[in-house]
Amino acid sequence: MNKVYLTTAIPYVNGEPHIGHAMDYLLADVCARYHRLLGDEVKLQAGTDEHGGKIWKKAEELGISVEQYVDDNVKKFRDFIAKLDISYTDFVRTTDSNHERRCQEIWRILSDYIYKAEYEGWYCTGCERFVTEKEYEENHGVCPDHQKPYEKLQEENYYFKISDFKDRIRMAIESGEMLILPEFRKKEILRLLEDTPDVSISRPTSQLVWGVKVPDDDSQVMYVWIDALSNYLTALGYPEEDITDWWPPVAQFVGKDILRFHAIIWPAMLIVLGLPLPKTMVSHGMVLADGQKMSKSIGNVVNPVDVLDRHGLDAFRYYFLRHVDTFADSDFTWEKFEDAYNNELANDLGNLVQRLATLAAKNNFKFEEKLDFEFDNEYNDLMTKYEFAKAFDYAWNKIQELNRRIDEEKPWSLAKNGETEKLNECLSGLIRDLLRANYALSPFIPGATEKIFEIFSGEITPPEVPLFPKDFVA
RNA sequence: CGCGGGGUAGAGCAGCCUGGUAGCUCGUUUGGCUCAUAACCAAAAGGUCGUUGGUUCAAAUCCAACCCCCGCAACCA
Repeated sequence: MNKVYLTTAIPYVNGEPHIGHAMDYLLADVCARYHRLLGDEVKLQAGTDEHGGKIWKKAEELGISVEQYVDDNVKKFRDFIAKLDISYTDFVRTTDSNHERRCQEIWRILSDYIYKAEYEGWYCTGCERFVTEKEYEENHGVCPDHQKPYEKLQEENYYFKISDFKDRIRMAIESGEMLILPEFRKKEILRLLEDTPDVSISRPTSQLVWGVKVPDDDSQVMYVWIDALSNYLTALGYPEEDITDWWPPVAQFVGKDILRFHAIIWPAMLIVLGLPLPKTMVSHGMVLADGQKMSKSIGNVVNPVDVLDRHGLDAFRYYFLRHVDTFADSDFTWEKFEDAYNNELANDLGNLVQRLATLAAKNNFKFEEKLDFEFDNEYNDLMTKYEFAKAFDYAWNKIQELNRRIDEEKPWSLAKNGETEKLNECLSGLIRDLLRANYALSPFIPGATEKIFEIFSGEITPPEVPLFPKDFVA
C-alpha cells in the first residue's frame, strides 16, 4: 500500500471563504478519493494562514482581539470545508503552538542561508506599508488613499538566499523532478525564476507584531513565507517526527496566484532542509463571473454558499469539477450552473437511475452480482495527469451511453413479450455498467454515487424523490 | 519589439505537432419512443476555422506579416 500525501493551499483568513478556495479543496479531495479507491493510504492536509498585518488591522478595526478574530474566521473556513465534504485528515492553524514551534525549528535549520540586510523603500504611514517603485511613480510620490507623500524609510529584514538555489530549482523543474502543471505555468515560472531576488522573510516588530517570532531575535517576526509554507511540513510533525513515509507530497494544489512562491521559495527551503521536492505542483485557474474576475469593487462576487444552497453539494461539486477547467480560468454563471444541473445531472444521470430502478422494480429484478470495480486505462491516465475535468467527462460519457443503450435494447418490449431471460440479461448488463460508471464518478460526486450504489443493492426501488429533482429550491 | 497563452457554428471547447471531405457538448428545429424527472433516442439546420500573403496537387493544420483578446511581470483566491 502506497502512502500518499496531498496538500491544499492554506487560505489567509481575512475574509469569507469564496469559490476560489473551493476549487483548491475540491481538486485535492478528488485526488485523495481517487487514491483511496486505488488502495493507497492518503493524508490530505488543510489549514489556515492567520498571521500578518492585515489580520491585525482588521481585528483592530472591529475592536476585538486578534485571537478572537482569527478564531471566528477559521470556524467559517472549517464549516465551509465540511460543507464541501472534503476528506482531509490533518488541519494546521499557523497560530497553533505546535506549528509555531516547528516553524522556528525550520528557521534555525535554514539559518545558514538567512542573512540580515537593510531594506530601503517608499513607505506610507497611513497604509503602514512599503510601495513598489512603480507604484510610487504612478502615484507621483503621493499616496492616493491618504493624500500624504511617501517617505523614504529603512528597516532591517532577514533575507533568504534564494539565489544560491536557482540552478538547482531550474533543473528540478526542467527535468520533471518537480512537475509543474499545467505546462504553460511551468514556462512562466522558469522565466520568473531568472529575476527572482533574495526574498525578505521577516519584519521588525515595530512594523508587525502578529507573527511567529524569529528565533533568537526579539526585534523581528517572520513574514508570511517561512511561516505559511512550513505548514506542509509541520502538519506531519516535522521536524520532531519522522516523515519519510509520507514525504514528498505526491501533489500540492495551489491557485495560480501563489504558484510562484510554491515553485521557487518553497523548493529552496526544502533543498536546505535536505528534503525531496514535491512530485507535482498543480496550479488551477480562477473562477470568473461573466468573464470577469470576481471582485468586491465590481460587485460580481458569487458566494459559494449560495451556490451550495441552490441544488446541494453534488451539484456544486459537479459544476466546479466538470465545467470549470482544471487548469485554465473558467466562467461561472447562474445560467450555466442551472443548465448543467437540469440537462446533465437531472436528465442524464438522475433520470437514468430513475428509469433503470423503475424497470427493475416493475419486473421484480434483483441485481445480485458482486462486482470488482476497476478504472479504465483512459480514466486512470487522465487522473494521473491531474486532468480531472477530462476524466469526469470520460466517466460521464458512460452515463450518456447507457441512456442510448436502453433505447436500443428496449427492455420494456422484452417485458411485454414475456422474454424474461433476455430481460434479466439486459437489465443485469445495464445495471452492471451503470455501477461501473458510478464507481468512476465517485471521487467527484461521492454523495450521489453512494446513493446510487444503495438503490441498486438488494431490493431495487426507485427513489420517491428523484436524485436531482428539478423543482428543488432550498 | 518584455515573456507566455489564445482567436474554429448562438455559447463553451476539440482538431493544428505527424497537411487530404470541419468535430464534440449545450442551445435551436423536426421526427421517434414510452421504462423515466415535459425526461430519453434519432435526424436536420447552423462555420469564407482573426486578417493578408506565401509554400503545396491540396492549408484550420506548415511559413511570414499584421489585427484583436487574455495571463504573468503588481501581497487580487
